[in-house]
Amino acid sequence: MPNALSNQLLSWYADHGRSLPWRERPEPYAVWISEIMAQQTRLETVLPYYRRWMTLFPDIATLAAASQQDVLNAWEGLGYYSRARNLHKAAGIVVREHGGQLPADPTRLQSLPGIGRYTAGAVASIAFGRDEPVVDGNVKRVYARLFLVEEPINTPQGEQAIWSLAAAHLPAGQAGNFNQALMDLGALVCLPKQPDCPACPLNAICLAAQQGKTGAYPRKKPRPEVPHYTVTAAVIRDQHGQVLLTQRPENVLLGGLWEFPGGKQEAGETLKSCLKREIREELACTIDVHEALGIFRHAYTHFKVTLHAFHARLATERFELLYHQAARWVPPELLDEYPMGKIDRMIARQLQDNTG
DNA sequence: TATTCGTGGGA
DNA sequence: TTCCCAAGAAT
Repeated sequence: MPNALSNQLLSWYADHGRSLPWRERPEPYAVWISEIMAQQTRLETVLPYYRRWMTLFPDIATLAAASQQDVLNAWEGLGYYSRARNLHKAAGIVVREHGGQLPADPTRLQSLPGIGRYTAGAVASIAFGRDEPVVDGNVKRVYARLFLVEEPINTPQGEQAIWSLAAAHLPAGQAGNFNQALMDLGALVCLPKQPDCPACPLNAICLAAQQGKTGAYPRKKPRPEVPHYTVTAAVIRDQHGQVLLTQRPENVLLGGLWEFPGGKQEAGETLKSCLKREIREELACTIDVHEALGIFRHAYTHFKVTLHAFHARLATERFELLYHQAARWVPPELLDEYPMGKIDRMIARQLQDNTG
């Protein structure tokens, strides 16, 4: 049903909505890719990746036929790499089980890997014109302020409250535009820190704005402190100057990406004894640890790392993969072909700078 | 249900 | 510098 809220919002959206590549002609594949990339990621960050991706993998069949290596390379830097792995898997399922066409039904969409309640609603409403609500960070913030939602939005109770509000205010027949309008409003006007209430089309009906309480909403349960780990990594070279890269398992942090092997320092260990132990545990071999290559700091979502990288050589003839999926001796100039997380990419770059 | 999963930009 | 947090999903 149309209502005051949706009328104001849709009218604002017609004038102020962002122009985005997948909005020109919202085809299911384009909308799907944009939604997966945009999970926990700002659109300004997404845009260059999205353009490159659509060039590399212009349709579902091309994506399904690509190698995981190519897919992860295209995703490198975006983070949350299970999104890329699941996207690749889902493309295969769509080709094999859905005749190559993304299903329109939100329940079927949600059965695909990487598509949850939000993304199913987004694709169904934006690409297929279904009357389905969405709830993302923007929607949570907007509704929490409009109606003074007291439950913290990062709890199941708070999320449920927002989903109910989103469903209740959805205008029939215009869900796609309404959902995108809500998200644009959250991203452009109803900002977390300094909302621009005078510019907001919902100012007149917003309880938080009327009561001067936008700073207190949405309520949030505080997150626990993040630990800080000291980590080591080995840049192991052979007699040809190639370096040993190892590929991390699936379904772990940075799953499927390549790295310089190593790991967390334990109590009472020196950096070098830590590195020798980690290499023994992961590769069943002994290394000679040489000079330090550098110190790299990086902050993940739930912990921080200071990584000490060392040059090293194998002291034993062979090694064995006790943790990783694969290992490869790689000439430094070819390191770019292997998808890596940020911190290992920093090591690789320094290596290439040193080499030449 | 709580935790785990990246990275970059802005305050 | 540090903290927040952004078109969430999976386990």
